[in-house]
Amino acid sequence: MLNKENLPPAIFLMGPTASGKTALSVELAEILNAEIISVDSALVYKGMDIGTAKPTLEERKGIPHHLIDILDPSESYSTGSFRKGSLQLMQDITSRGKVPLLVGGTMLYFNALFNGLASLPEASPAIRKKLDEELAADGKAAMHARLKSIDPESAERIHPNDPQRVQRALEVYEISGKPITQFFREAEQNQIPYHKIKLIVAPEDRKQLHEKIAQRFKLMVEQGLIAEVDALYQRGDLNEKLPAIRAVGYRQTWSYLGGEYDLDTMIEKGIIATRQLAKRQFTWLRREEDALMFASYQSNLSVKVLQCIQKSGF
RNA sequence: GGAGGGGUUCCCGAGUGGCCAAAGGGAUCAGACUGUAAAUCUGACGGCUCAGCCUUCGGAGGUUCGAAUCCUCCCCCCUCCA
Repeated sequence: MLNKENLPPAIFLMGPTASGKTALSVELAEILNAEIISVDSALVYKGMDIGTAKPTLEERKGIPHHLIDILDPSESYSTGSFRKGSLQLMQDITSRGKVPLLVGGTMLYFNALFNGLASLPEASPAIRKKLDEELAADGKAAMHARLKSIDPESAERIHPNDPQRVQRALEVYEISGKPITQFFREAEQNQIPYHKIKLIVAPEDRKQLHEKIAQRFKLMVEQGLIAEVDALYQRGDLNEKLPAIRAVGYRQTWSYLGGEYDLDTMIEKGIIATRQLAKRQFTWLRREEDALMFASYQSNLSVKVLQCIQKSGF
């Protein structure tokens, strides 16, 4: 068993959208000699800057940022590739004598790092397409019934109205011939070889967050969100089913560009979707027990955080 | 001034005598979450000392065993005529 003190440190900064993670992370990185690894399923896409609140080069202040702008919006990312990529980067950063600082709001990705991932087969576009067609033809109930026949445990766990998960479970079975439940059973609890320092930044008052979200979304529109999405829209090879285009703000703007609703409705829906995202992030965050918590938007936040990091044995 | 239409639980919106604390949608809140996760779902949603009770359907009265639903008067909003 490894002694915790012998492990290199890694800092994890988590928080809901619009909680001030970005600014804080850069301040911390400067002082701690860290490099930042983005833990964000939307920041990976090129050409999606305004709507994702991607830190500009100026905001990054020379701190290396990883896992940003690594994919075209037509491509799909995954929890698995995030885990693989970030672990590799952490190792590289550590070997350079620096500290990996993982920052973001995609809580499933953090979870994959903290608790490991079963060795599931990766997505198969062809099988997904086939399953989509079957879903359209046979309906949700039939798909769920099928799952029940091959993997009763998954069927028990996954709600019939949740096509995405039903589909994934079926996909895993079709690729491997093994029920997804079995993969979970065989999975090992693999701890990453780092002394983990978990930090959470979140506003103490939800109303405050909601105001911040509304403000920020309107600002994004002023800064050219629509033109940014229109550039993607005009490409012609993208569609609203792609993960990139389903991202908060992009989906709504896409619908607006398609004439589904007017500008005011788009802004309202965008703000609502952002609030709902933040809410889901809170649900994950509340499960995080060994994290240091900090209230957003306070002055000298980075100083306070640094003090706590030091005290926790950094 | 005259003729119609309408005011329903946070919002939109059904409901026209009992099966109505009131369809449905939205918002909100809580939860789930293993290769799509900024995704995809689930639940709660007037209040309470909660298998029951109390308060709600613009306001005040009335009819009735019983009203959000019927009658009377009043207030407000919209459309049209003058």
